[in-house]
Amino acid sequence: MTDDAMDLRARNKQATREAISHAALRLAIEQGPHGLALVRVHDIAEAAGVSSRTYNNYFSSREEAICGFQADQSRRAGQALRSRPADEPLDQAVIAAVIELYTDPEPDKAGLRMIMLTPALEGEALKAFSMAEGPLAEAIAARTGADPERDLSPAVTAAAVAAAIRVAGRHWLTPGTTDTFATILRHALSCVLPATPPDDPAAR
Amino acid sequence: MTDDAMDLRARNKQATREAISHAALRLAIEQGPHGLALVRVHDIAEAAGVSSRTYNNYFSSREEAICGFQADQSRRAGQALRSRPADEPLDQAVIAAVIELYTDPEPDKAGLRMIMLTPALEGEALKAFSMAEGPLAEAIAARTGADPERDLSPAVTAAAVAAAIRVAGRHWLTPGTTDTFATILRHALSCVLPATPPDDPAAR
DNA sequence: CGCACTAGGTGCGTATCACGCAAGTTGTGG
DNA sequence: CCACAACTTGCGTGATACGCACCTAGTGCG
Repeated sequence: MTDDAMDLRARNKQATREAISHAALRLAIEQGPHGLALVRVHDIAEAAGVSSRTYNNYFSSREEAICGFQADQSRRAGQALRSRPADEPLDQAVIAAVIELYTDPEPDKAGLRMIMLTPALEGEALKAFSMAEGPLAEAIAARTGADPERDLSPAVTAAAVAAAIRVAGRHWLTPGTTDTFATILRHALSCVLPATPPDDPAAR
Repeated sequence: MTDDAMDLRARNKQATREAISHAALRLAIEQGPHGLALVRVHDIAEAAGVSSRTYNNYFSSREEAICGFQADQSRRAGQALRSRPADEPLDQAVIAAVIELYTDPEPDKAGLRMIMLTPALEGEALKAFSMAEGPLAEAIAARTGADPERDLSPAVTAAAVAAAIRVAGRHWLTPGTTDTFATILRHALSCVLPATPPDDPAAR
């Protein structure tokens, strides 16, 4: 579904992007959060099997490359919500969609830890998670029938959901946490989602 | 309150920081979102009356300098909430605090527009707004009596509030918007705060 | 089946940039 | 008035991002 329906070119492009991003994250993990500066662009490109110049065609900074995977995943949030049954209440649909998206393969803790807990990556990490907001907002609006141009609630809810996912991730990485990521996600999301009142008077 | 209680050094330091940040934002606005690359570090330093090297002692990138003001303001969010009367319901207190913080001086639209709508600044802008999360979460926890280590809700709520502010800002900048920023903020925040209808029996 | 077209990859050159280092300058405390 | 600590600054350096021009591979058409 993701790599079908694309011509060879687009497929290769996506593959290269993932190769670079994957290599960047792997090298970053190897060096640890402190030696991030030691990960040279040249190394990333080499590990990914492309030239340094090509690397720069895909990402305009080390940080962006390292967080590329998260960004790609966030972009799928809208689609995940749309694939939920239409008669499901918004909050349940969002929770189910998010949990499916973020636990289908349980996230790589080392990678997440690197992305979320490295100060130098903070900006890009936030950017990566916030990439879910646009698509999510559209999907939410489509579901509630609200007009995104006039009603703030879809955008705000989407942003809140993205924020909740982020906080949940941070909590999941906290040493001593035993709960499943899914459990934590459910908790976090329930803090920001209107607790299923049959119909939401979002109009005004 | 903010510049008293600091010794001369700290005061000068803050002043320098603001001078640099202010100069950076001003120059960025002058060049517009497209010519951001034309704003050289040297220019910023010169406009702020410091050396390029000193500039780098305060900010490690042009982007960070430009968003410095927003970041500083975000840091005050926790304090703003704490200064609300203790018997005020959480949602009202948060709304009042945020509105006061973000409308005491009505934000400079040009500056906000530069910060929020320039792609190259996206990461730093998110970082700037997210700086409210930590202090806000603590203030919320202090108010609800929740233990931030065990309960996600303070952190999630804080993050959601920050996100709502961000979305509200974006909406306020949308051409054709006539509402006050305060009004928009109120709307956005009410989407993510547990609505406190006239009386709410339990705090959970 | 081969060709023109276009998107993507690569090498090179360059303008910046971030930061370590060490010396000079200005507050602070005794 | 002095010794200490914090802050500023100029210099030198390794690394980076990106424009430009050329080359390669995938695509669509006759």
